[in-house]
Amino acid sequence: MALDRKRIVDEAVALLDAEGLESVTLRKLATRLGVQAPTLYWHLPNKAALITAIAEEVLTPSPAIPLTAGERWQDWLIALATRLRTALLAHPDGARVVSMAQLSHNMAAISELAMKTLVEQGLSLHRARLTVLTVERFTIGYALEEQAPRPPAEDFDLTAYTEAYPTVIAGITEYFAPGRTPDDLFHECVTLVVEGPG
Amino acid sequence: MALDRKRIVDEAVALLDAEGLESVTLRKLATRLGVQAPTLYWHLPNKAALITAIAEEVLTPSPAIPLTAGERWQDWLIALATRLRTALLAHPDGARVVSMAQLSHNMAAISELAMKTLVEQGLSLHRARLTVLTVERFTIGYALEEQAPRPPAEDFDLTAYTEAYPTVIAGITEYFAPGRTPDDLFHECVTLVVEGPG
DNA sequence: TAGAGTCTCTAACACTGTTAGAGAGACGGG
DNA sequence: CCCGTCTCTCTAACAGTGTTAGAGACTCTA
Repeated sequence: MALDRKRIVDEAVALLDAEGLESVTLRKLATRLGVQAPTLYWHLPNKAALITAIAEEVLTPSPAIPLTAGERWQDWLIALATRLRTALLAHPDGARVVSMAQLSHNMAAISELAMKTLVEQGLSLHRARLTVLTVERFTIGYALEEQAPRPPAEDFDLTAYTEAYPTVIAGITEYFAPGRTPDDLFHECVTLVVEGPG
Repeated sequence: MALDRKRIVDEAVALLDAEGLESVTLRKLATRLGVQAPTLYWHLPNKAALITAIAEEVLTPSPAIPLTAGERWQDWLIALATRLRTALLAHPDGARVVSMAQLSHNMAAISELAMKTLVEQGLSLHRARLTVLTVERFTIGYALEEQAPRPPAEDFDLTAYTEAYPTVIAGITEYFAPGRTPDDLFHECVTLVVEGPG
């Protein structure tokens, strides 16, 4: 099969999914493509471009669904942020990849759609920018921390932690005790951002 | 001078400030300390521990100032987030360092103080957790993007960008036109998170 | 048939984090 | 005093990284 940019990026995403970002190396990627590492430089200027291309791929399945008639822009924006988070969490280190990308067009397209939609719904340009910027950066920061490597469970001293940060621990246990999920937590947080405290 | 953990971390921060995160390498750090690279392994288990230690250093100047009598918790929380952002921006790649840190005690201490303060001000544990989590992740995501490497200005086609994402560009120019600063933008965004839309 | 692309190769460079293991130097006990 | 142990630093090396130079095939065109 011919080696072109699309096939390289697809295989890079597959490698990311299989082994995580730190295993996305030019040599491993080349091996998967049945090729030698320097060959990739004919198709890509450098590794940063590859990362950006992967980021675009990560963001594409998050479809830019427009506002439907009668829908509140708040609900629409929350759904958009939820789809964005889902896309980021769909790949290992997905949030880190997107945050490393330099100038993602898909991300810009999301911003454009969101701001345009909010302005059409009557928000001032100023307010639309604040809202979209806040929601986007919050969502990426949120997913980034969700995907952060958890400390090895054995050297995590829960009792010491509970003693030092009792309110934090109490808050976590209180939240998840009734069977709530991480998805619920994100939904509540992003609602807080978009709607404000009720 | 004796080589101990504190001196290593201090020098690592100095190296970070001077040359950025990608130059914080064990060999460069060792050279600055007048020592060979493997020596560092007597004081640190691995590089991730060094990064975490740097993150703690980055976060220490962000002092945990308690709520003063009569102060609204909203204003106090906004000020806390502002100090956090300032601490992150005070070093190159500061936000990335903190987001890479595994289990930062200083960050946990900030969370504890914030949640405790909000609960003392009458918020439910549930609401305090949502609010603190949202503000923290937003602030880190925000600073992370602020410190992201800007694309080289020459291959950034503004006219094409304006055509593709007109509302985004309009929003940016509208915002900064009256002499507003990035600090103003953050303040407005974090206010939106904490206070909600007015 | 000659030449100009297009694409892939080998070989190498300058790095990286990390480990094994040797060796100085101080310290305390017999 | 000497000897072993502990503390700290060293050299040497490994396996891997992104990246470049430059040599070859192969295909298409004039």
